[in-house]
Amino acid sequence: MEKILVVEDDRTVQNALKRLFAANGYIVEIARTGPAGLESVRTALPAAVVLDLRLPGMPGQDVCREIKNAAPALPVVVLSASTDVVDKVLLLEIGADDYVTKPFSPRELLARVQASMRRASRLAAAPETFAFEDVAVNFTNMELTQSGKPVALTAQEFKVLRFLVQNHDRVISREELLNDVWGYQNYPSTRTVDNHILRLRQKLEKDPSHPLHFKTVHGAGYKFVF
Amino acid sequence: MEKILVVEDDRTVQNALKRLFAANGYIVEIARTGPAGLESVRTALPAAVVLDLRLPGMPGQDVCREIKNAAPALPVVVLSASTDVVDKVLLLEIGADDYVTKPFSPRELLARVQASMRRASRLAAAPETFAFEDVAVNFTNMELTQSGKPVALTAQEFKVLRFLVQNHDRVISREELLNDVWGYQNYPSTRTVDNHILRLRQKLEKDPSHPLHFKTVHGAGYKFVF
DNA sequence: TCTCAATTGTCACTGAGATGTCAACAAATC
DNA sequence: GATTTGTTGACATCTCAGTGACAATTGAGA
Repeated sequence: MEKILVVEDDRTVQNALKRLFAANGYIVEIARTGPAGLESVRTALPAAVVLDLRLPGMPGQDVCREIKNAAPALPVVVLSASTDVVDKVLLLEIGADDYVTKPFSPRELLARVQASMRRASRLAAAPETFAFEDVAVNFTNMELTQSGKPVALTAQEFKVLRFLVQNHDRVISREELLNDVWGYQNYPSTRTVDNHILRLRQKLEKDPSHPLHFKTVHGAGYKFVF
Repeated sequence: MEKILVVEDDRTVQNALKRLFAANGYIVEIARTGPAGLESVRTALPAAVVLDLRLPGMPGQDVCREIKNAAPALPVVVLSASTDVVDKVLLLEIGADDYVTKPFSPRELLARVQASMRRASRLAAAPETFAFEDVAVNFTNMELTQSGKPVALTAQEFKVLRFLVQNHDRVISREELLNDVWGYQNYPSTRTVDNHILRLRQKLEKDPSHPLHFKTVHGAGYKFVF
């Protein structure tokens, strides 16, 4: 049973979030101030944090930085008022994993929190190297060789490959790939996914027009097999 | 006995819905305003909500959001006037599961409410693998083998098979299949269902003309047994 | 048992939608 | 500012779901 820490001073929002997460099988921990939130991160060991940027006393940005400082792998989803300027650079800088603007749809928040937890748990259990056919990948230093010869992949190509490898044999829809590889900040069209698959095929398949590893599942998505 | 909450201020529509659902074996709970509806969600614990978007006082959209806030798994079917712009994005945003435009056919409304309830109850447990006779299916990988040999199914065939498997031993009408497998976006003719059953039989039955698993129930629909 | 209407089985065809592919453009990086 | 990378749009290609026609079957009533 996973625990979610909500750092929020408004009672109404507090209760709404408590109900939302509790109804979906999570244990909810509430903190009303930044320092209390930091304390809870240490003591309650949550699986994710939902953090309101508008907090009395300590600014939410600083709270986020401190959390990421103490637990870099812990996903933090930020709540910001729609009147606030949503500054992607700021979010990146303070280390937030995702954000939702108020008024938010509970489903959306839930989806983003769950997605960020999935990303985090995958990162934790991610193998650092992988090999199939004559290809050897090292995700840590982002190096890939085929028959011993180095092949250059871009950062995005590595991300896609990593996700496919981690979910080998499973059919992945384009939407799932976009959600988990690209995240919610920038959400390109599904055509983009096709292109990245195309490039992986061109670089790694013996015969790109008859792929052995990067399979198309018509009407459903893609599947990596090895 | 399942309970359906109707949030609607117009007496005429109220009574019509009450009769419709009562005649089909449901208990009907009526609320005339948004806040009353929210209260009923908490106290009456309905299995589904039929919500008119045009309500006095609180806008229906907000009511829907609040309901989904309090009970994310509770299916909500929205009624909207035909003059309203039916905005799918809006519906998604407020978390509605389905919608019907006024004037609506009682049968259609009933079908959609029932379909959304079935979806909700099925969300809990959906097995990822299944086996019968010498056939083994994996719905995650979208792979199927018969006597160890792989058999290719299309995405749609997988969907139909999955639904039949999940409802094994039950007679499924063509309408029910169309509602649950095809959804309400595109609603083809019942002939289409026959065709998919035909293809499943041709691919999976030893003798397609004497099916052992995909049974026809004359005058009623189909039934999957194993 | 026979007849007949309704239901279902079956097949080939087709158009909509899904995917592959490339080139041009935009954005990021150096 | 040059180069690399990511994304989009356009177009070609392909797949398959859906349709309609007709045959076969079923079941009710004569």
